[in-house]
Amino acid sequence: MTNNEASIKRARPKRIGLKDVALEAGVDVSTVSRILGGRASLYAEETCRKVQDAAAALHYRPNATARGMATGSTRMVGVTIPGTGYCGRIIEGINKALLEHGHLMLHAWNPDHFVPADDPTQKRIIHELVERQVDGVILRVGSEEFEQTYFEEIWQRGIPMIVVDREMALFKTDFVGTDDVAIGADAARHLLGLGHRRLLFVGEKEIVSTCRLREQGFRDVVSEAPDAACRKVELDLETAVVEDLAPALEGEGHPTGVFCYSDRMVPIFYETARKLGLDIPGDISVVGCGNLSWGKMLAPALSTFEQHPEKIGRKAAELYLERVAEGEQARPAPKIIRVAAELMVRGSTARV
Amino acid sequence: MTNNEASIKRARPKRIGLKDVALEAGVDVSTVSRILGGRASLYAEETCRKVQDAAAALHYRPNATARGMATGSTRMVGVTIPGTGYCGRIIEGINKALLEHGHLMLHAWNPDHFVPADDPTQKRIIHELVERQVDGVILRVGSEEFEQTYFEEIWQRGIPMIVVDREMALFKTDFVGTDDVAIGADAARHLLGLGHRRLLFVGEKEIVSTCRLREQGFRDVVSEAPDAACRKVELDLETAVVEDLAPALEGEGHPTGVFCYSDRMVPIFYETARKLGLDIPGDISVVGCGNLSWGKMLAPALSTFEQHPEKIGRKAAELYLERVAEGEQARPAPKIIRVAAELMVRGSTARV
DNA sequence: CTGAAAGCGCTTACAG
DNA sequence: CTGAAAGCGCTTACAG
Repeated sequence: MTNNEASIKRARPKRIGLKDVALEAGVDVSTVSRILGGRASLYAEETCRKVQDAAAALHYRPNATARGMATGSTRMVGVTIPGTGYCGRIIEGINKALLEHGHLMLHAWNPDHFVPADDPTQKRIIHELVERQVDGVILRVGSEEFEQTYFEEIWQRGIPMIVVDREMALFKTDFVGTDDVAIGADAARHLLGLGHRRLLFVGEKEIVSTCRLREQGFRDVVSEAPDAACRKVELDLETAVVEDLAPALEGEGHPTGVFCYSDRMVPIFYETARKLGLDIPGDISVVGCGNLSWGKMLAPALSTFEQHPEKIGRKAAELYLERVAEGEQARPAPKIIRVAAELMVRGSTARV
Repeated sequence: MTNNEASIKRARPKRIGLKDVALEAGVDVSTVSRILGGRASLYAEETCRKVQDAAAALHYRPNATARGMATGSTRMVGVTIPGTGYCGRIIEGINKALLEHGHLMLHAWNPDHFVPADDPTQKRIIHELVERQVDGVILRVGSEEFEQTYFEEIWQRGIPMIVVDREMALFKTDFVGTDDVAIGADAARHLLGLGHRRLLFVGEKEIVSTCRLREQGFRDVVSEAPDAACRKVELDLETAVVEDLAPALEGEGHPTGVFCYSDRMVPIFYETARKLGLDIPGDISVVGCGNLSWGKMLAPALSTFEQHPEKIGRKAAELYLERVAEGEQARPAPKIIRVAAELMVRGSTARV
């Protein structure tokens, strides 16, 4: 089974091309191209057989680069999304959906956080993607705060752009994400339903749409409960320490129901609660968002929202494929797709 | 700042090519190609200026697809590695190193676990990568148990292959990973140093090199301590339940020092210990490997090895670049690079 | 049912 | 110091 011959001859052999197959089969390259390219029905059965046999015998693989030049489509999508954790699962979804349609991801990380508008690395990434003639780009912005002008090059050239997870203010693009307002609303309903009336929203200093919209949904619902009130604290995750959060949790009349807009705020929350001697969920309930892998290993396990990131990735890929299929015509109005999230109730939330 | 014009005219404009720049500058395309391609020193200063001005005015971006056809190098590496967690950090390292050299990842997931030798999806992925003329492939195998024959296509064509993280038995390729034997040995030394003599190695049923080599390093060191003994249990992570591990931890003379070859075995270990009423680290110490993100949030925080996956990815990318630079000559002997891991001592290990 | 030819957008000997 | 031409490996009107 182990191929020892192969491990000896190592010089790279000349690649087999359409020409070689044509020669072997005794036909023209255009004939081979059409038969192997799905137009076999045009040809005599025997010609098809000869060509297929020759291609198989020579282990022919088409050169997608050359095909891309000829057809104008590389069947590659540029993906600028950080690859770990939650985003990694989005990418997994993209990858699977694309593969079923013969497309591949040209994957260039971009940071999870704020990047200056003219960051040279980001510009480089965009240049690289454009130069490689990607059919479209699926991207995620680090922050809403500063406009991501380095994406302008893509937009100007009319290359389809699908934004995922966080909204982008600069261009009116297609978007696939989670239903953030609904998440905020559901978090509020869950806490109110458990009897909590003194609520706290834990947001992030960095301005991202997910935080803004979840707060909006949360407040909308809280404001409908006449006896409930919502406070708010914003953390800078890069630097956050217990002292940043403690004032919001201390003293008489401290909040008993907390919504951390992202699971990423939860570890510092647990730590602060412990330091203050607050029992979760005895003294204070907390619900997060994202269903990150470690949430169920916390003590108590975290109540949080599963956002189905693979599904988000899959939808983004499908939208990209749709845009590519539309071709060069004037682009239609942007589509906004929001995938519903689900609250996973675990041990961190309880009756007041 | 917001470009409203751009959001109105959406039809895709014709791409600007070398020809357009040449026309604009009043020179031949070959002149433009050479000046923009780094051979500017050949030309008169004024010609260079004219060409550069024209390129800038037209926002010219070279077509990497066409360049790839002409030069035989696409400056793309195929990456078949799952993208989440630990592997995601490898990919991050690859990505950063490549970007500095103008290469990009064509990223196709492959599963973390065992895949049958002739899995059609895997074969498809390899075909796609080969067709797109990648300059090389960085890959990780799911399991050592069955030979990954779907990689044969790459090997046969002499495309550089860099294997990361887990060794591959089928081909003698370049490899970049962690120093697994040293990790096993260090884990044993740590536990022995804390006075533990009844040791347990927790491995995985699936046959991967990391597990095999860590066990080897662990046993080598344990066997040198005359009064120490090592037992072993193997779990199938897909199905593992408390009952699978409990027998190894129960009863008089149960092990007091445990090495879980991967952090992935740790949650089931904590759960089992809790069910059996064993205090960590009071009754039993445990050390993991991988420094996965949630380890420090466990109670107690997990002692584990940081493997520096970004560094592994970076080294793999550098090795790939080296192989590409060597060109089509007969390939030299494979290189094996092992990045040292570091034990992070936290709360899960203590004196016996 | 099949072939000859042009073209995709570059690079690179070769010539001058 | 610069240009004209061939070639990379395909696809696709066009012709027969």
